[in-house]
Amino acid sequence: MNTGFNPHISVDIVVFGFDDNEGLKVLLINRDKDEQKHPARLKLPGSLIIIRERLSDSAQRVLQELTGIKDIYLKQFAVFDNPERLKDGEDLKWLCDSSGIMIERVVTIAYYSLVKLHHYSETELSKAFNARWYNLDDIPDLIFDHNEIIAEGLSVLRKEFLTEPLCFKLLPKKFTMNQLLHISESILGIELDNRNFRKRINRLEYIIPLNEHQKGVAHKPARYYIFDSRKFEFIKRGHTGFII
Amino acid sequence: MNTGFNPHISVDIVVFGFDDNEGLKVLLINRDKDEQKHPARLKLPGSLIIIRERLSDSAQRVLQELTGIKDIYLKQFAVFDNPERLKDGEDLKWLCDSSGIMIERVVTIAYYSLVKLHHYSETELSKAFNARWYNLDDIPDLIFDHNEIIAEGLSVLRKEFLTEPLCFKLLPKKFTMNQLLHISESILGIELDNRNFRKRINRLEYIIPLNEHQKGVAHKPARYYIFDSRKFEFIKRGHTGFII
DNA sequence: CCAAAAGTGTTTCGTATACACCCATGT
DNA sequence: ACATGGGTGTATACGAAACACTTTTGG
Repeated sequence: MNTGFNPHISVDIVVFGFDDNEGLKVLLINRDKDEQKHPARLKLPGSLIIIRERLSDSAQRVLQELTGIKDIYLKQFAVFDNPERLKDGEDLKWLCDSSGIMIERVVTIAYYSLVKLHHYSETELSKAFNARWYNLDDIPDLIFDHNEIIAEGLSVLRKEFLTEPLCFKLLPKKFTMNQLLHISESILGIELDNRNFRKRINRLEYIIPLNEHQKGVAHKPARYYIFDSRKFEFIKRGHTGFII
Repeated sequence: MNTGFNPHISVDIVVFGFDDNEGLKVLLINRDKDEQKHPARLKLPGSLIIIRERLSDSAQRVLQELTGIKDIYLKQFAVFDNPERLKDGEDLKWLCDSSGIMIERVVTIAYYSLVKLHHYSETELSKAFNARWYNLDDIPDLIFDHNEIIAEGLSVLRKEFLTEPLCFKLLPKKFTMNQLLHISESILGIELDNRNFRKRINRLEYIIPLNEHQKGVAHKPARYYIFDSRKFEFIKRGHTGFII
């Protein structure tokens, strides 16, 4: 039976979102769409690729199908190829059933993706797609090697965060200095000095202060900033090391 | 016909070597082992993987078979998945013939590898395996997308070189300060200040000066240094940015 | 007036950069 | 003696780190 799937290659996507209060989150979906099985089997969004489909197209397709998210930043960061990685008997059976093909060994190409969390409300995702955001330090046991994929994705994100302007993909267009600070702390997993951080950011010509402030907050309203990607691209040539 | 190959997945390896006088080199092999066809069709070492073989094992196997090189540093750095990447009619035919299977679309997992060039003499490689070292800026047209793979590999090497102690895999165990300088210049593609470079390196506790010098050279004999990987591993925790 | 988060300046230290000449050896 | 690459020191400037209080708003 030809289902159009390539039986050897899949993509899995670690979708990161950032919540001001709770830090980094990852989007997980329930393997069993309709049922309230216990324990729930959670997994990363992912799928076998379609024959002759580009991997990045496959990843976009999967995200659209499983979460409604479309047209977002994707970065291929690792390949998981352990021949025993689909060892889990029941989960493997589920995969064969749901894909309609006999699976022997699947090499998966892993992507991470960065989305503006506030664009994707919990209830919407949950209702339509059985998907939910999980705090990074609160991730349950997932099927196959998906916990390992998240760990590696986070590790790569931490590295690339130092040299690429990634945080602006997680923040609203207009963001405050403290949001930028918190996201940096949250990704790097360390505390940063408020004053020194602001000084460093203020030196960056591609992070532009607006004459616009928060409204209706019960404290001094924070100034908004925007990221100028053109200026960034122009300036970063001949640059190594920290970007943020 | 079952040849044991997975018809959808291959590995290709960009083997980098460093020559004191000529800089970075890449190992290419002649597609047609026995013939003296013109024009010669050159390619990266690579192969379809064997069913249930780990990718890194596959890469090691390929290097052993095609170049005699074994047990070396390998880093997976990208995936090439364009469905049209095997477009070249004649090369595709050759691939089908040589692998003994019908090939439709192959996703290749690309590795780079760093070897001590002086361990693999030109004549040995050339005689036994039809393989040769090519200067980076003197690479001919290769089959499929192999030029693109090299370009991407070099780009990733440049980035990772800044944060990982990679150059010691290209240098002899005992190396001189100028060798380290030249390799850095050669990988980064820029000139570095001799005095400032030495000062920086001398601050690194894991690069250890020996009381041993060059012999029989027609100039002031250079001191030898070694890299202490234990010290490096111990020290680098909690460190970002430049390593070399 | 209180709570809550935003925002601000100075000093110290280490590292990056720029730059030009003497040294040790083989032939 | 000369050719060849090896090796050295100082001054300046910039960014990293440490550190505590005032400001603005809503309730």
